[in-house]
Amino acid sequence: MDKQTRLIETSIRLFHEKGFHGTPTSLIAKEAGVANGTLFQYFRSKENLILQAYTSIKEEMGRYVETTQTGAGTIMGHMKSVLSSSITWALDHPLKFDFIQQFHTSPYLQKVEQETIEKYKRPHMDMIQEAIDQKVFKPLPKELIYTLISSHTFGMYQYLRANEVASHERNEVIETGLDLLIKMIS
Amino acid sequence: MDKQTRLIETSIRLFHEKGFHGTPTSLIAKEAGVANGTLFQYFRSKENLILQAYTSIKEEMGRYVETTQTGAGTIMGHMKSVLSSSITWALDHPLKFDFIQQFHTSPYLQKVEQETIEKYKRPHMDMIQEAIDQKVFKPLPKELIYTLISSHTFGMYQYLRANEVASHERNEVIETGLDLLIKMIS
DNA sequence: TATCTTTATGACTGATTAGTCAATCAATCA
DNA sequence: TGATTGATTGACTAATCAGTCATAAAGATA
Repeated sequence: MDKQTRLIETSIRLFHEKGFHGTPTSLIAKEAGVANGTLFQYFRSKENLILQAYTSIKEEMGRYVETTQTGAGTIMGHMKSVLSSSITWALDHPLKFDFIQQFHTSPYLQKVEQETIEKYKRPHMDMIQEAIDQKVFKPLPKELIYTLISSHTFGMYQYLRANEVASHERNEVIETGLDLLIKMIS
Repeated sequence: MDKQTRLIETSIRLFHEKGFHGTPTSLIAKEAGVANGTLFQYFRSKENLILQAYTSIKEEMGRYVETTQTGAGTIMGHMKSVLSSSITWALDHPLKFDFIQQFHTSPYLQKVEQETIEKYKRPHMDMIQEAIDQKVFKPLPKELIYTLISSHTFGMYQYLRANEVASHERNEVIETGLDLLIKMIS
């Protein structure tokens, strides 16, 4: 791992443990095994490091979800596959996923370019639009559907994270949970 | 408003704007109109202030939801009424509700007594248990239902907060959203 | 090897912060 | 009125932190 990646990974872990402002840059540098000043060669400021940690996680997750898509036939199959991948990734990277939540409820969210947020959101919105067009989804406001899907998915993640569930049962819960969701908005 | 309340209300606003660690106690005191040292007469430490802000919001919300219950006949009516009240309260106190979310994703959550968390959760769990017993809800794990209901409710709040919706339409969205939820787990 | 360029270092600084405490003020009551 | 009590004040301190910079190490080039 190069220094930049190491700094990001370390900071994610520490931010999770101690919060953004509770984590000194000096500690991040130390635990990443670089000198204090080196951190500021890779990141203009602490805020910049936090923002880059956020985008790096979003991109990593996005890449994973993309690579697990095998081109399901129906829009519904596609949607289930995407959401299932997302939950799986989140459960395999709980620290990173929790970081995202922490970030989303922090004042740093407002520092992210609107364009960047848009970029991460668009694929989902397009899917929803298509499902509405095909009359697969109820004709509810697109934004409402998006929010409900996100919340529901997050809820399933939270349940699986908080309650020890055997690996094979895990897939069953995901399957069941997604079917409930689909049924709800279809 | 007495000083203690003023300090809590002020801190909630500032924590929302600048985050927990981004808000100095000196600023909280200043904006609450008291001296620096006075804050530490009411709160042992900054952490203690944050924890008290959290519990005070939870109690305030709990009291509101309780007073709006008119003793609906069915368990389903009761549940809808509780959730509807919760969303209404949240929309009327967005700062406080956002504070709760911020707190929930922060490391401070772990400092709250397990007993306290249990106290806030129990009424909801009891309702869910009753609904399962009456075979009104699907026989899914109680914890899963709880998490899905919470997430869904939070999703509706988020949608209504992010999108300008006229007051009368608001109730319609809440009604529709709750019906979707109920249908899903019934 | 000698020279140049890039990367890394960590001591240092100026600014900020949580929490303290001696002094002041306000309220109550004999 | 004068004494007692408790609340309030804000200057102060010891500690911490983000970010800098002069120096050194490592790497590239010829």
